[in-house]
Amino acid sequence: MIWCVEDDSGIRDIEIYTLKSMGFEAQGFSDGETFFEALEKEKPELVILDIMLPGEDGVEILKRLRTEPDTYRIPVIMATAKGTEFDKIQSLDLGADDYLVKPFGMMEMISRVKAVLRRCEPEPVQRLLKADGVIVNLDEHTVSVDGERILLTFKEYELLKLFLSNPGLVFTRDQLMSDVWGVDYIGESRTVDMHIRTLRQKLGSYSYMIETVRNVGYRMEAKK
Amino acid sequence: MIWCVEDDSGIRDIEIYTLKSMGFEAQGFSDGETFFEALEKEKPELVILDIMLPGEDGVEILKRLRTEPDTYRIPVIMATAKGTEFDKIQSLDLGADDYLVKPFGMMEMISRVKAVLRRCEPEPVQRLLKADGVIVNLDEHTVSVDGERILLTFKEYELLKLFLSNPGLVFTRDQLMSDVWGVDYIGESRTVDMHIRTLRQKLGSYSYMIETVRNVGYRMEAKK
DNA sequence: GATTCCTTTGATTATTTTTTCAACTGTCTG
DNA sequence: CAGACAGTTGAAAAAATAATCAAAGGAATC
Repeated sequence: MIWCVEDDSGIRDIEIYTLKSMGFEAQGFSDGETFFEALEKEKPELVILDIMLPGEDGVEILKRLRTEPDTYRIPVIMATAKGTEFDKIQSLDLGADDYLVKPFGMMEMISRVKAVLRRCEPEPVQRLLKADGVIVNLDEHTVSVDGERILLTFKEYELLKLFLSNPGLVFTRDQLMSDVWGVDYIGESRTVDMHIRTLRQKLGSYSYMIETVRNVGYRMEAKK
Repeated sequence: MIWCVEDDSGIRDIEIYTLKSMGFEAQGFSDGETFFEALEKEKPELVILDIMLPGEDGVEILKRLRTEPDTYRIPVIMATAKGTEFDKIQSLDLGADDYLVKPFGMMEMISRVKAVLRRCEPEPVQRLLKADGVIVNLDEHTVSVDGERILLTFKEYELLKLFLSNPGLVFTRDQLMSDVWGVDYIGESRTVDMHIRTLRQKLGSYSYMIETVRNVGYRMEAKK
């Protein structure tokens, strides 16, 4: 969610409109008071902050944001008609992430928003496998179905991981055996079937994802 | 270390001089070739990149930086006399972090450098690790549960710290061993179990936070 | 140097997962 | 439609893994 604090409703509307049309969620505020009020409930991903505002001005708001521990990491892009070097330096040194000089093009605004967000997002660390409503988090070793955590045993987890890593591919029982149990494992009777069954049960409404290929083995098919 | 790629030696020298006088380490390059050569040996904290360069131009260099896995996270500020919205958008969308239009003031440059670096530096190490009613104070080296101080042994404390620093992630016994005991420690895996047990006991009603992941290891559940 | 507390370890118990076996169901084929 | 084959189901045995306990070995402290 991106928040624009701007007293000129014309400009504000254009900003919101452009952000939304570029796929961002956006919301506008006309002054610091309503802005801080909303901040109690929710934190935006980024704030575009006009400097010239009635009441508390943008620089004041920025200072306040940077003082509070809850908000000091929120990225802020300042926007103003004052384009002197001093104005820019002041804002940037107070902790703004970027600075837009009015009149600025909407596409420049978008590019700067993207640039700041890009730099702010942490390196992706979580390795995930997804298909339909099923998500496997390899780092947490957890599995969720439609957002609900489900508990899998080790073998079930390994099977699911194998299937999700190779969507669409058929695996014979022997292949599943050697991949999940290890190449030199000796075991015959319906062990794989058994685990497929329990896995299907736990996947609930997504049990259809594990398809039986008669005479061959099993396969994971992601719909949607 | 900040690197400036700029063919005009006059401008380059001023940039370097200003950066150094502001306490940064700085180094200049007159073209892409020497720049990439130096990049083999060392990685800069930030690059100020002129667009108009002999040979490979700044945009090309930026593209190349963003393609290589070794360099794609290096912050880049573009600098150029071309100040049209298109130029800015192009650079920013290619992955630049900021854009300076020549002639730019040296203090603006410093402010933008600071702003970009500020945003790039990782979150300060949290000196207070919290989860549910458990609080670890790294400065005091104390742990409290529901406000009550509890006494942990060294290994217990290190374990808890590791878990709280990585909420949700699973750790195998081997990982716990190498992280808490040291990489080259050789010992039975029962040792870890034992410390997990004592730690759980001391966490009292929060013992559930340390989850056993059968066949894998342990994990601290990231609640709240 | 004695004492205390922390750490480690082996043995034992408890718990969960995995495997097995047999019966069952469905599908395909002649 | 019967028979054979392949997959599914259910329960119970077997195996694997983790938790617990008690006791020995170490490190730090006084």
